[in-house]
Amino acid sequence: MIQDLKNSYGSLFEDALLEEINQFGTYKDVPEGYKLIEIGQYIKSMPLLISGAIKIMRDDDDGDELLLYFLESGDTCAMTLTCCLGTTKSEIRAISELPTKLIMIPIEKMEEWTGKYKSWRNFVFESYHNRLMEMLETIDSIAFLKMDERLLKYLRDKSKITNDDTIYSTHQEIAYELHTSRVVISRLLKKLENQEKIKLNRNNIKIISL
Amino acid sequence: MIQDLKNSYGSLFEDALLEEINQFGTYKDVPEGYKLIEIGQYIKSMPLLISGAIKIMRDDDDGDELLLYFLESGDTCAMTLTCCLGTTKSEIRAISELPTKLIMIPIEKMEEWTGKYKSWRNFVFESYHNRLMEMLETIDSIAFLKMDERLLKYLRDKSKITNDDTIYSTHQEIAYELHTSRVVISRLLKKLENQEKIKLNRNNIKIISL
DNA sequence: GTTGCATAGTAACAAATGTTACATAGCAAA
DNA sequence: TTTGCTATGTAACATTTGTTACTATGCAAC
Repeated sequence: MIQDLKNSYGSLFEDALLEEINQFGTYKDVPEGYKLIEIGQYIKSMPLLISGAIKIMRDDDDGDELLLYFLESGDTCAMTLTCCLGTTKSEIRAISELPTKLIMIPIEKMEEWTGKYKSWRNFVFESYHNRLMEMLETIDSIAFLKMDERLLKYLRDKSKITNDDTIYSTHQEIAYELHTSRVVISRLLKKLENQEKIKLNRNNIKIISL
Repeated sequence: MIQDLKNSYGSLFEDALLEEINQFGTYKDVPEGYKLIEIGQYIKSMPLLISGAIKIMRDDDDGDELLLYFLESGDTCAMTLTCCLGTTKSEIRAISELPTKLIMIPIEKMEEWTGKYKSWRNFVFESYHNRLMEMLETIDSIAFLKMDERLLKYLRDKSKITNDDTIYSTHQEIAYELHTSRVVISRLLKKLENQEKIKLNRNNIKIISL
């Protein structure tokens, strides 16, 4: 564990802090598609991503859902940070998008380190910053882009996150993440295929050039 | 100044910090409609709201715009906090919605106090938290609500912020904030008037019951 | 192979939103 | 009062997105 930790966070944190993380954190290794946090669930610890990727989804009461953003190595969940104050119930759902390694930090430590380590404080601030910027980007997409542009952006982002030019998703899954219907996605994907930007297969989409 | 400061932040900050804020902050009193921050502008100080309200807008390159949220007394601008790291260019536009009093804090101090005062640290964390939650609410609105529901929510929020059941905006202004067209807003407002929920006048909208 | 199920394709239509164009109304300055 | 400008009302139409319903296809279990 200490080696993984050093690789991902060694340049960010001082040795004493790395030591504490190693001591108090819990190493976790989850497969793809593992549900890490559910909406309304209470949060007891915050995740530090070592490798893999996590998909953060927003759901509302009527079963509507929407992809907010992805977390990658070196990220942490700002929504979790946020839960250390006030309400501790999660507003989001977190699902691993890839096999993922992470370290869970008890929230008391998060509080303690904030006073103790400047590098930790900066890390937390920077995480908030990054998450706010991702939220802004999400807002830009849903407010300013048409569905075909959002789909294109989705395919690009997904390919980048998984580091694979084939995207293993069904049209229905994409529809859920973009909060639209399967028929709409099929329609737009077919248009992209006709433009020879992608190649459609059962259960996957091969990107030719986006 | 010190009295205003105590009224708004006295319960939040210890005396020593209040003292420093008083010493290093610059008191600012702006009229309604004053542009505090423009997109792309560099940020040199962060605002602490004493009274009034500030509208935070997102713009994109094509002249599209969208209301993100309002700041009120006791709030600060997380987007500004965020600018103390990395890029210091503003991603948003801030305009006073009411006559507004605020204290501008030089960003070096913000950094310094973060290490020095636990109450300041908590304030900053809580601000980030609140802003993330507002962004989530904005995303919910644009992703899950139809335009008529968004308009209703807009009227309610605006009335609450200004503490006035008459909203002094033109249809065009509302259209900009909701990122749609004037005709669409006129249409929906007229529908609300027919339902006797509002009364339309030139340059203002009187809320009857929402 | 045949069956069954999940996935994808597509047409036809419905609803929501956006656009254009023009008419009307309110208000203030000349 | 007339003029001019801004704001609002409204029709007609275009586009985008969503829905329903049905077909076709791929794949695996039998």
